[in-house]
Amino acid sequence: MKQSQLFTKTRREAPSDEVSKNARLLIRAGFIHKEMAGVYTYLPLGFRVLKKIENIIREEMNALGAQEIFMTTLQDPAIWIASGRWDDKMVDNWFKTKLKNGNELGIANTHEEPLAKLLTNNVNSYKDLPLYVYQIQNKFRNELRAKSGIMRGREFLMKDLYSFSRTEEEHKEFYEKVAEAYKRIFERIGIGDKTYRTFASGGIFSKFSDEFQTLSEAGEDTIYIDEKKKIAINKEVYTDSALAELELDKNTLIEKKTIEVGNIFPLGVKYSEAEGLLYKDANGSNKPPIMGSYGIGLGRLMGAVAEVLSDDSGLVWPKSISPFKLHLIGLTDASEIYEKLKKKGFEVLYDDRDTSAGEKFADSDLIGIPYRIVISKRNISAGKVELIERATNKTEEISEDELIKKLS
RNA sequence: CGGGGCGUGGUGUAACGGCUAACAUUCCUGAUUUGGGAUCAGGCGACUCCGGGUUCGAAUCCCGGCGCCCCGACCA
Repeated sequence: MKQSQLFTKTRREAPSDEVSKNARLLIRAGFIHKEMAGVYTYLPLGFRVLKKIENIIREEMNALGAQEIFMTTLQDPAIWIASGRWDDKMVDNWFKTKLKNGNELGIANTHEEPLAKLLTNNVNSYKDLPLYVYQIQNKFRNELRAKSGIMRGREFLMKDLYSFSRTEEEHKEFYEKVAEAYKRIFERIGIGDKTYRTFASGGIFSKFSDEFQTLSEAGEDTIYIDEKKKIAINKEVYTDSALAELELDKNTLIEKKTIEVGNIFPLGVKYSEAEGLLYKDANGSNKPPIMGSYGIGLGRLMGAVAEVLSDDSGLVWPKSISPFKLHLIGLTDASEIYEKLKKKGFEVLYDDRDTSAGEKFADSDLIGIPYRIVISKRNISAGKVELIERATNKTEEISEDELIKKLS
């Protein structure tokens, strides 16, 4: 795409009403726009990143054999009353609204209940299980305090996967497969080396749940890492007995601040029972499936990447989720090579604007596309193009053919 | 929800209770320039968050809202 046609512009200065690095950079670079506290619009560049994250997650979910659906935002209170979670004393971050006739409605903050209820239409036999269903959909949570830019909002896009299994073993096996898939997701998104599977509080269904925590000073969590085992334990469950159970040695653990980028946990049969989701086992008796729940906040993940991988001059996107693969900087007319690269299938942002070189470089640093190609009279006459890697600043002058070969 | 801070052109800032609310940037015109946010000239753009009050006079002081940020609490 031609940058002259991109309707967003970069800003020289960060807005005064944002402190967090992710929001300051993403707003300056024109990726997001704040509508109100904890509520952000994704602009063309930001939306492209979000979609790439979404697709990576979707691929990994599909590889697990999960099926994608898209559930509603408006929810029937009856379904929630059945599980006891309609009451504001039980779930205090509900957004609720009313129909014209005065009847109350819920605005989705999660989907365990509606999905369990939905599946009563589809699951009858043990032969229908195990079943894995996920969606990528907006969640609304009436947080007392939104904070940290796009990392803790009141409206946010979330991937939520739910598993329905027949036995504890079957559940556990899938649970571990999801943990592996999550590892792959964070690796593909470029923060794998900074992300730890972390034991956290398990609630009523099991002793522990598992969080995926990414190292960052901007994080809200504190974890204790065992570097050798590549696992960690959250401060909220950091007790001597928990350490003993997990076979972690207090003396080798390192304390770090982290961002929770994913969470998986067992639900037991609480919601299947509450919603009357039952299947006939081989003996013909009714049983509730054992459920598990697996979430990733996409906006938070994007914010975490912005926090963790940016530098002083701007964002630094990993190749896998960058809004474009190449940033073509035309210090002279570069439309010929732009067309050529496009034809080869590259995603190119072509800075064709009539502005100074300095401004183009500064904007390019800020936007953070992994590869920059500079086209100027100087290198055109030498038959070369200049290729610069955003993350390392490594620069080389190569021919067009070499460039295409290198990047393919 | 408790505590703290802050609300001034699109953005970032300034202005003693007193002149037509200033500067920078963005944007528009034109000239000049083209390898790190260039230069010059001209121009557009503000009910100073809202509502009351004090005062001859309020962006400035007082009261009440609302909004935003931070700390804490909360976060199956």
